[in-house]
Amino acid sequence: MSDYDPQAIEKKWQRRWADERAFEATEEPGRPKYYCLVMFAYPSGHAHVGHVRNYMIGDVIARMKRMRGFNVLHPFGWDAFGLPAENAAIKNRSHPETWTRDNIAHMKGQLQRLGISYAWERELATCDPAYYRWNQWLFLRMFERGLAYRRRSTVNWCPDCATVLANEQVVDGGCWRCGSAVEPRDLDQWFLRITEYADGLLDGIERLDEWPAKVLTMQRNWIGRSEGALVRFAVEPAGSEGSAGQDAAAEIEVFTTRIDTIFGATFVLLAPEHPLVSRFVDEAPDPAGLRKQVQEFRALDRTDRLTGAIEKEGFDTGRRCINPFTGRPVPIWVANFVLAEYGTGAVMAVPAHDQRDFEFARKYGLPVEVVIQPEHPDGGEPLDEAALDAAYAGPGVLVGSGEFTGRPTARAPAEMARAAEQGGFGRAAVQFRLKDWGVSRQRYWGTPIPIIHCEACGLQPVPDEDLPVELPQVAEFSGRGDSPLAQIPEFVDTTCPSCGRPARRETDTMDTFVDSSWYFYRFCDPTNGERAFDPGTVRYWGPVDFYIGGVEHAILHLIYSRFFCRVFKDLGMVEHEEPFTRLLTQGMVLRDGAVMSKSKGNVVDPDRMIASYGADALRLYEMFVAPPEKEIEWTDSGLEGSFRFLTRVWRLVTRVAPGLPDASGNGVDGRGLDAAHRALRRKTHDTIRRVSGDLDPRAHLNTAVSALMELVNELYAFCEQHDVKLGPAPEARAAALPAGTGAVLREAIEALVLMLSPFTPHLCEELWERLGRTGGLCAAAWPGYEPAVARAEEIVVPVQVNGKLRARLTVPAGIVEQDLREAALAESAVRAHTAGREMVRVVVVRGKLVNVVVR
RNA sequence: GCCGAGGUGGCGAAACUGGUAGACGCACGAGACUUAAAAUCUCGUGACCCUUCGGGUCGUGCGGGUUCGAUCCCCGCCCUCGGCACCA
Repeated sequence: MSDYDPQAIEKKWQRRWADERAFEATEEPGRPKYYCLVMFAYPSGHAHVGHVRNYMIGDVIARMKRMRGFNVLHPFGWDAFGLPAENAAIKNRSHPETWTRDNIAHMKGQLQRLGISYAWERELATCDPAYYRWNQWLFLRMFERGLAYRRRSTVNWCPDCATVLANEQVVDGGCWRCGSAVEPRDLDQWFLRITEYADGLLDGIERLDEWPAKVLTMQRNWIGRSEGALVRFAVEPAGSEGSAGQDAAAEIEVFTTRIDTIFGATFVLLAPEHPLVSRFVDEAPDPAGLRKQVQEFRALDRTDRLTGAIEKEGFDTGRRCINPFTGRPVPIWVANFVLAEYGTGAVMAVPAHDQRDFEFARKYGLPVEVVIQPEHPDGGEPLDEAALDAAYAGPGVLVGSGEFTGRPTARAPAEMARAAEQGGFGRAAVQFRLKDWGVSRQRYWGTPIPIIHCEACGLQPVPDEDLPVELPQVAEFSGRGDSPLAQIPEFVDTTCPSCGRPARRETDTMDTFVDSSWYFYRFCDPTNGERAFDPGTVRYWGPVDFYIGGVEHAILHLIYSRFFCRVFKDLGMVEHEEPFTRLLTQGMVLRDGAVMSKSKGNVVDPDRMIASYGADALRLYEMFVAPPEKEIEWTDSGLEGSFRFLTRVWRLVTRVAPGLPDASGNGVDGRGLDAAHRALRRKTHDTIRRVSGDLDPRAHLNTAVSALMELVNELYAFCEQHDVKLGPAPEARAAALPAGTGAVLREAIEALVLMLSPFTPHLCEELWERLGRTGGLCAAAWPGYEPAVARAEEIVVPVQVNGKLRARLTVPAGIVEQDLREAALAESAVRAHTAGREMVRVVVVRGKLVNVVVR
């Protein structure tokens, strides 16, 4: 039986760390800082072992960096606004704040029982007015700069959550949170002009070389930059068939990435929502009939329209416009597959060279004109519009394209865009998939938008000195769809800050992603009552050196934060361009192949695991089982294995170490030691080398643990060999050991305890204390190693014949090439495989291997 | 379709710069201790074959290539996962 009692040890050290405020961080100019941050938590109720995996990763890094002499900032807080709190309040007839604060208290307890080294005095919650007033402050700065604006728009409406969703929050046409089908709704909404920074956000990706490729790809896709041209087609007046007149007021601007195909644009397509459509319909001979068609298109399921799961359909408006390159009129159609929200909501259709346009043209009998011929080096048949059964979208040479005929498709677009610009009917242009960020939410539990609506003065910002606009107390949550704040006259009714007359407050609250887009700066200066944060403080701590969180935030949170960082930079409050230098997206913890969730009933409660095995075993298991970025399948036996290892460590240290000679300082002197002792020293120093590199910079936490396991195995073998019994009365036994043995053991054991401590801090603090060390591991330095000792004296060199392993040679590490070669050739196994054959060459890689090549 | 990451024992995984494939752990098997069990400690454990210690052949998704030597580099495929997608 082991007397390793994790519960008692953990309680003891958690209390001591709290009493000593061991992880408080204070600025120390001149001392290197390290800002290690795990994405703060949504206080949903209970953390499960999947949630806590990333907190543990952050803790290992933070503790290790602290030991390596860095001034480490490792804070924690709560992303406390949001819908679940409000829904819970409706259900329980309570206040969202009650639910939120209760959950925070519970989860904080869970995290503290894991012994995570947070600077708890910096804890913040976004639902605190002292925090969200700075959301409001920042919103006003953005309003002043035109970065926050209001417009009527069709928004994504989630009927179940009864609120608007940002584009980023619509997943496969459904609500990211509840999955309900999203509906279109026309509302006046607040937007943040993230598109202003689209190019910068895209360019910045190139410099994020410590981010996972996956996340960068996702962001690139999301921003969706595409280069092309805008071209204006002048609309012919109604009923001008055959006449030369043009309606100067009406133009259709299209965006195209293939201006090189414009001579083949045989018609133009408008989205049903395009502003000109209703006008064309009104002016048509049969307005009723066309109007009905438009209605049908607009009524199509929005999800299906966006995912392309519908049949391509359209109708002729009866109007025509002039292709500015050919001067020829082309018909204007309305098509259900043209998206109003991308580009200009209008496209030129080139059926010969775009598959969608091709299908549409064939369906409605519209003309197809080939204007690109592929270059067949072997002289294939030229494309012919009558025989075409699919669009040709590949490269080639322009044909039938006026002055541009003969140009290759690689060069033509730039030239033709220039021609359009010179002609005054177009220009080269870039379009983004990224849209402005809709931040209005018709909800209570969020940051009130600090704007006042005055009939006379229009939109008026709440003066800075009146911030924060606090959330009013609401007696009861009804769950009705409209904004709860709109139903509270005391909140709504106010006076205009400009003219003093009665006015109404904005009743929308902000998307909670606003809260989380800058909290990492607030952690640097969490109690500042004068400003969001002191720029000097952020100059010291920022940017975040190591950011850890789930890949589900790859787009939303991580792109918004990068946006806010740039806004703060433009406000002169930060100096860096990117908020997170290094990003690690940790893998999820699955159970029975599925993500843990209450509804699936497969949740593993960390407190239950702590009760059985202790927090240290839980921590170690989650770090050891796989690299941090991989998802893992929870197994109880794996956790037991980690517990078993800690028991081995405990027994080894408590039964061997007490009474061993002090090996601090430069460690032991290698002289006079026999080979076995020197081998253990080598293992110790080599383990320090490996673990140090695995943790920093590689963050391969799993292999760091396995290296430490090897060291423990070696220590057990050494004790066995040297008759060091792991029984009771360690002091007496230690005293009886030869001095060299004791010193080598102590050096190994101290290194082990130090290096294991970021993973299992409670156990290691206890062992450190029992080793007679004072001051605690928080103050201890990471062990160093001597390369000369870490290097093996003897190495095993594989000997191959024609690349196949035939023998292993144990030779001195410093062996010269000639000796190694001779030793290899002298091996009987080598001779057996080379006998009677011609030796072509012998490859000798110093210290690595010998390969004998024979024919 | 475009972009990205992957594919290694029964399982989770290692192999850091082209150099002994499978470290470390789980599971399993054998032994020691024990009246017994648990715990602990030791040993074994990729597949196939010849077998006497021992040795041989194959083996990192598939097919080629480069190289003395390839899990790693190149070419062509297959599959899995993630993102974007009627984006003009």
